[in-house]
Amino acid sequence: MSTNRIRILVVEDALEIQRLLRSAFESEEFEVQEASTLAQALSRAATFHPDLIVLDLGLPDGDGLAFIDQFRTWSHAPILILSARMHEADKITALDRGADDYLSKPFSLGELLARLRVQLRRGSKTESGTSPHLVFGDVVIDFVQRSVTKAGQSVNITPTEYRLLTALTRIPGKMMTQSALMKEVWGPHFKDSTHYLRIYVGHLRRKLENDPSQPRHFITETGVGYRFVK
Amino acid sequence: MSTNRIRILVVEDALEIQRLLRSAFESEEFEVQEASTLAQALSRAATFHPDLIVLDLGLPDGDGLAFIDQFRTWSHAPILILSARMHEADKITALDRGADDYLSKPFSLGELLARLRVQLRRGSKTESGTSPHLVFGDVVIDFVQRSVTKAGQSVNITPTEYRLLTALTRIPGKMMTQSALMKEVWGPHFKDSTHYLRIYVGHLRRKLENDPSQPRHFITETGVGYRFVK
DNA sequence: GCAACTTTTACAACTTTTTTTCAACTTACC
DNA sequence: GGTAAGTTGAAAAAAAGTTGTAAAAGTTGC
Repeated sequence: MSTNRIRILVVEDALEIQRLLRSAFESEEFEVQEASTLAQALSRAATFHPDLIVLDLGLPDGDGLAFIDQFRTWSHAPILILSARMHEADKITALDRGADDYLSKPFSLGELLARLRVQLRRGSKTESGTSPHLVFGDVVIDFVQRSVTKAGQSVNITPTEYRLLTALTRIPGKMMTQSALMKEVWGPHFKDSTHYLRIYVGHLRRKLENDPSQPRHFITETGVGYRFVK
Repeated sequence: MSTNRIRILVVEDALEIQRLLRSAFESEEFEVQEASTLAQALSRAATFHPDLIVLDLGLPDGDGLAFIDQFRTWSHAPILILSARMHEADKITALDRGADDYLSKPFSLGELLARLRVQLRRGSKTESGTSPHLVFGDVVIDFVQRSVTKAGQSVNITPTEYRLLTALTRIPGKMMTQSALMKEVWGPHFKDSTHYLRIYVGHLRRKLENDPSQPRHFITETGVGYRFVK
């Protein structure tokens, strides 16, 4: 697990195409691995955990369809077929067996990349790894899912509390003046009703601090404002 | 229950192709509607709630790309492009704008149906899990069959309830705002009739929660929306 | 015309926000 | 170090807003 880059497994026995794809994928910042036989493809897939597979149907040691069958028993990662077979029946069989897209050779690289993006964009929406989490103590905030958990338990955050939490934590360590927070959370008209702030910072501390009377993350700067620290 | 057939909207101005597609889709037991202009397509899409759209890019009153842009603001239903344009650049643009597949005319009907099945089964893939079912508690949802069981007993889900269930469960744990749910389930111009939501979330809870008054899976976030958790 | 489904209506229950009150703490000056 | 002025925190009541449920009315498909 060097990085969390997108991983692509290319199953293809023609060397020129392997090279072409590798250079195209690497300039897109994908992590690439190759396999040129059915047996190799299955073992690589098992260890590499690709996010997407580009599969040539014509492998030397067997039919690419067999790979689809095997692979689909344990993964739903998209499979994009790349094949010299032009017949309609081949396409239909492959798609119905579990492939997600089918391109005939010779193919255009631009189209291949576009179809690959189509497959990847649906995976990335559900992938939890892509949403940026803010972590401090035993609290985890997921701004994409709009969820907050403390010690694994989900914590209910009201709309006003959530706006304040967002404003305070946007830049960890930065001092936020009371009037800046008021303007952002309640609107410019309320900038002097700073007692709201005390009440709602109190709520956040009660919900998220281990000892709300000794806050370690939502720090008061008397006379000025509040500071969030991880 | 029988009204729960898969719905397909065909956006196409050539009458012969409209007829060809209608007869092909109807023999697959799909429910079909047609539109032959951009304006018609948008209003039909809003009221018909299609599960999939077959879209010809060359419409008399505007570019099919404009349809994609509009439609994608409120629905995730797959769009399959059918186009006389052969150029690579057209394909890439359409796919990157939000289309899910692209077939050039003249097309083979068998391939079109196979690609359509690929798109429809994708709706069933929930997260990265390998099962085509979504399971939580003693409830099992089969998105391919469009059936729901609780404790082994089959549960009747109406079409509206099913669309809401799909929208809510697409990304488990994610907060779905009321207006996003309204747009996806009832259509873009119902975004403020949020009381429908309360009634239908109530239905889902009564049918699927063990204790509907203490929901554990369909969670209310007061003032914001609802969240599905497994 | 019947059955199933969706929309409308009405009201009760509940949650969140605002207001009020008072105690505790901080700071600065004598 | 003590005290007063200013600032902050906690609790709880009041007000405003939101949600849940039931049931009647309207629609649609068979």
